Amino acid sequence: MSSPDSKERLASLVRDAVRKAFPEADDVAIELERPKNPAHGDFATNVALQLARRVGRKPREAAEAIVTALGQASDAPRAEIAGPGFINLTLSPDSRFAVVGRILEQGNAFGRADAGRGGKFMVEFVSANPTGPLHVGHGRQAALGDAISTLLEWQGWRVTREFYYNDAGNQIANLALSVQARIKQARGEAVEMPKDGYLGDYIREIAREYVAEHFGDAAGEDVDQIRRFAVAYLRNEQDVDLRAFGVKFDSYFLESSLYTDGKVLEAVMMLQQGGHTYESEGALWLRTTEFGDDKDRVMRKSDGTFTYFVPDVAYHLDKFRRGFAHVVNVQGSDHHSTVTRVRAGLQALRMDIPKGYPDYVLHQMVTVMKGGDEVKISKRAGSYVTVRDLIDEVGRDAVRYFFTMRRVDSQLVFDIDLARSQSEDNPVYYVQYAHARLCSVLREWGGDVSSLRDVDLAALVSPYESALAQKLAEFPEVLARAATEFAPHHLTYYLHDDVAARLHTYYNAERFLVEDEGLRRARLALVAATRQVLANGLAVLGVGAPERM
RNA sequence: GCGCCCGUAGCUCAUCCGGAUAGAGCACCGGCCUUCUAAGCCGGGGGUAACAGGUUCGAAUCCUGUCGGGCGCGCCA
Repeated sequence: MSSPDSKERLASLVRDAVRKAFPEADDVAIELERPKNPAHGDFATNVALQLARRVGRKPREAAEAIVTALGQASDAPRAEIAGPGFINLTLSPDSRFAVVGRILEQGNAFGRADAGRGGKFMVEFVSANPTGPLHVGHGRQAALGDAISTLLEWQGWRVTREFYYNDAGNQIANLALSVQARIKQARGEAVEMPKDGYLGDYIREIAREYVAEHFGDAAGEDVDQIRRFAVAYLRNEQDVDLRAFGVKFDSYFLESSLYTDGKVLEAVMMLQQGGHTYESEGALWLRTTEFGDDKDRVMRKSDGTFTYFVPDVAYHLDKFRRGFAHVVNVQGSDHHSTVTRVRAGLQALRMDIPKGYPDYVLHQMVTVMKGGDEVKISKRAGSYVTVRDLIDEVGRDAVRYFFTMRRVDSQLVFDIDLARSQSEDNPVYYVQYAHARLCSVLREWGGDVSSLRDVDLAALVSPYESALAQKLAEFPEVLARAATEFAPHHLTYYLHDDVAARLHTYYNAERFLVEDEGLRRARLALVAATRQVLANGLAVLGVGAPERM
């Protein structure tokens, strides 16, 4: 009799057994984990340990009862009790390889799930102000935000990728004044750059372009017009970079629209009606301390203008009203102080917006290394390294992979030499090369991959094969986890550490194109399935899966 | 001073909603091999999970404190 061929089927068998053995505890969660040690079977559950105290039995006795009940199912897996009371479950070989057929059947849909049931999910990321080229932090945000978006899509969410930018405010005024100063300097006037002005070379470029187009203002007197020109120029440049990075946004949201549409004033009125505001020292304050902030925040300055946090609240209220009950914002951790502030503001609106709304992914800083030294300067941007610099140096695939390779909350060292190297030290190269080589095997064979779907896999007996097949079976779980935790690094690790590394070992140990027809077709089916999983994983990350290298 | 994140092998990092002997790559040591693409293979040494307490049947994982690193603490965004 064959054992269950999916984790879900197995979980429901275990649940039934627990109910039979302990009817009083039928609500217990069944967790199946993949044991690290292969001697512990294909799956293990600690349900007996969880249950023991509740049912007043020793863990091993509880496990005993569950295993007995489990044995009555017709397709029960082999179950053994181990350690303090773990139940180890071992599948039969045919069910272990069943995943190969499923992968070939589902093709580039393998790994998709429907947890989101078509619900709306917004991922806001990059959101750079148009005051200069995108820097490496924006690069990390772009790679993370896009990968998280795709992961959520693969979980069945309808995702909107949104870019929010500040097109008004002091920084933009400062940008306009910086460009104006460069225009005048180019005319030979002795003008100083504004205090805190932007000093990168790109300001000179914009000044040159402005004068070239000149708009009847070759002298650079019309600051308003300069501002509009500079913003449009830099917005376009950021778009060009994002396109080169393969990232597409569904919507761009302008901060200025919150003012022109009256949404800022509306939010202020709602906050005042909510009863958590007060006036002091000529300013209007929000009592954010009532919602977990460490001090109250000014909403309206004594000069009558609003602080940035008011439009932020108005913006998130707008997201909520647009029907996005699920929102995640990807930002650098240097913005972490806005998290409590925005959430506090949303609570103070008294709109029944959930307390933890919105979610945030805050990533730590990036340092760039080349030739053993830290790179800090880009000529064009002046004080920082740009996304464009990285793409030019190592290519878009490596940039994307490297930025999603680490946990978001650890600082990331971007090693340019490593990213460029064609060696197994380089994880992107390693994974892409594995994919190319599998393509090459299939090319060499020359047959039709779809004919491999129904191949009898009983011929696969080597431990390399079952290890690889088991890893392939984990792909949907890895994707689900990466999506719910907003943590693409689980996927990158899986691709190079689990799949590519095991494949590598297999490749060196066995030949795929053997004489024996049955064995050859079985191995080719496993090869084709592995290629498919690598391709699907890379697609989620937005990284290419080359057929030749 | 206060807040957030981090501290795991010589190096780069996984594991973190508590689970079995803390894993992988690089580097190091010892054997073997010459290819379906040019990623060689197998084995070995290497750990007080920063430190000290606490909770628990069980702690790298949760809590408290100390030390060290990053970031943030404006009527800037």
